[in-house]
Amino acid sequence: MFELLKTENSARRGRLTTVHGTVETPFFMNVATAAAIKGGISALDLEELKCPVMLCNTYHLHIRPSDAVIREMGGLRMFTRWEKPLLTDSGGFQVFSLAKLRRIKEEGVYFSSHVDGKKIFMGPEESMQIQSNLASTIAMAFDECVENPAPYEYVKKSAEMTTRWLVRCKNELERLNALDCTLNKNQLLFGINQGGTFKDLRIEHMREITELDLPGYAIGGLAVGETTDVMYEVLDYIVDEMPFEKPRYLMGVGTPSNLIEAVARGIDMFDCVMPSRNARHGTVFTWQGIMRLMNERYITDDSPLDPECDCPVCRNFSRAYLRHLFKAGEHLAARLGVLHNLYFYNTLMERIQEALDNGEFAQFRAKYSPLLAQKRN
RNA sequence: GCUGGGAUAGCGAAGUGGUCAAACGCAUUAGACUGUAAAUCUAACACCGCAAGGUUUCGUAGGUUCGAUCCCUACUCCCAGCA
Repeated sequence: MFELLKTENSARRGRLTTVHGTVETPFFMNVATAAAIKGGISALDLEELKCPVMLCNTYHLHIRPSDAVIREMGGLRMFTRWEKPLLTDSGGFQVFSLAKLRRIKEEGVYFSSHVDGKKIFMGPEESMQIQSNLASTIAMAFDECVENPAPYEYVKKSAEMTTRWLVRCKNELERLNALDCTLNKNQLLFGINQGGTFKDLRIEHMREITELDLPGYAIGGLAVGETTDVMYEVLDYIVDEMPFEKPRYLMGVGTPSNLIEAVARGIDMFDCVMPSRNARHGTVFTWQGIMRLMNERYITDDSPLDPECDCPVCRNFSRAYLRHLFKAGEHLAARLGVLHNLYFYNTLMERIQEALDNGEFAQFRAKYSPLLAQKRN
């Protein structure tokens, strides 16, 4: 159940209640693709990082260790010891990212496993069955994520197929949720809007999928090649087409500045690989902008990554030490970097919520949206 | 002392008469990363120059040659084996 608490222009402050707990919106989901946040972070760490929702991937877990195994272990939340809400992505993004290893047909997608090359088929029904076995709180629809830019005709056909796939997802999940043996009978299905950067296709597709009256809707196919300005343009017109009283999820986005801008346009949920991936590669986010830790300038810098941050890393370690760990290739570097970045993202969302609570989001946005996009000095 | 082998950019290591400022690794410096095939990828890295381009290099000093990192001589240093 989604409850809107307050709005400020298009921005919304809300609360999402699920069988696995209540989450304050807007929020950011921490990405644990293969049931672990890369960089050596466990569900236990996520607690300290103030993570509201963990996200895992259908495709990866189906391949290894298999959804059958995870089901036998009591579902993903039991398996990982993550007690709060969990969202599973459908494998739709892999239709995009594994471009060289798949073939798309009406019935679904034929992949060559990136692990051992084995042929696997995944369609809407399979994705739902797997996600049902994973027993996540929220299951995402199986869609085709198309790269930008793409030809109009292709995007149109793709979006139409994604609609047909969504109907099949809905039917299959209803069937599964009605079974006695289902681990989470309340599993929610979110639909995903596509249509590339074409306004008419986006809007038409959104209208079609909202007719299915799902518990939530996502915007997919953004931040996949188009410029940030184009992404914001799409948000500007598509959010108006989304049900007002349901959660709105912008998939795969983004930078701290992107999050603020998307919240301003009415988005409630996010996920992105950026904080964890960039951290592993030595780039951290701070309240003064982004920081490339491996830069020579930090070699004897005794201050914390971010003097404004009270994460476990900033409370204890110096930039000089972290830089050394990165240069030395120590695994600890990745772990500490990811801890900080996720804490930063989760704190950013908390501060956005606070600003909305206090009716000060406009000021917050004006100050931090440009600042967080800069390189710190 | 003798006999072999070797000295190439910060380090390691290719090249063995012209297409060599010199492959490749590492280190270094900078950049990228947006529903994770990513602890990954890209670029620069003798000197001068924004660049085009120019200048000086392959232990040292000579020599052969139109031309040498590559062939010859001497020297210096290193390594292995033998005394």
